[in-house]
Amino acid sequence: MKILDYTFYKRSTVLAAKGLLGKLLFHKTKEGMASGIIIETEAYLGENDPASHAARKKTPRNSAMFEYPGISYVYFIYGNHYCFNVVAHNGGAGAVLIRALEPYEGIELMRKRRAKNNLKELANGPGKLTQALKIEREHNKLSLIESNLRIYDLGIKIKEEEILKTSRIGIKAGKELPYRFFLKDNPYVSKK
DNA sequence: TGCCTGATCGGCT
DNA sequence: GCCGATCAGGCAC
Repeated sequence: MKILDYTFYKRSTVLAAKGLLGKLLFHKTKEGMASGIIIETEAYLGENDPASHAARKKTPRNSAMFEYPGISYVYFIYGNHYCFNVVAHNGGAGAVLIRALEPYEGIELMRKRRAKNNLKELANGPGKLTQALKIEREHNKLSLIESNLRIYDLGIKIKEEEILKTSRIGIKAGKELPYRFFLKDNPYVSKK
């Protein structure tokens, strides 16, 4: 089991979004560790993607998307929730939104944080998985290679035909772009 | 300085 | 299926 290195993130955002399926998102805190297998992602590109925070100018909020690949981009949304993204691009800007996890380790801790018992309800949505893994504002712009927030390669091989693609969820502009990717028949996807 | 809106969730009908 | 919670960033004035 090895940590993904910079070369994984320094390539097209769409390829990284597909490549992250089957990888393990891991977070260690004082409470303990928790992790889950990434089973649903969305790609958000730079200036030519109207749905992306990076479609406009660099600001304090979206600045992570313009920085070097392999760091986190965490933002607060709807007054209630955090969303976790992985910065991945080949120059310019871009990030991959992690939309759902299959719980792997630290399941009791996730149950406690989520106040839910059902395994399927622990991390089957972008706001849910940040709550389950305790990813918050302070975890913005962390190195996913050198911090306690990491992504591992478990050696799971995903075949092209196991990846389904649709338009992205919850956006207004850019609905025609097929940048949402998830694993076929996986019971932990956020929406059908 | 003020207003508007969002890459969501969960509870209620 | 619909709607309210809740707040900070971004932009208009």
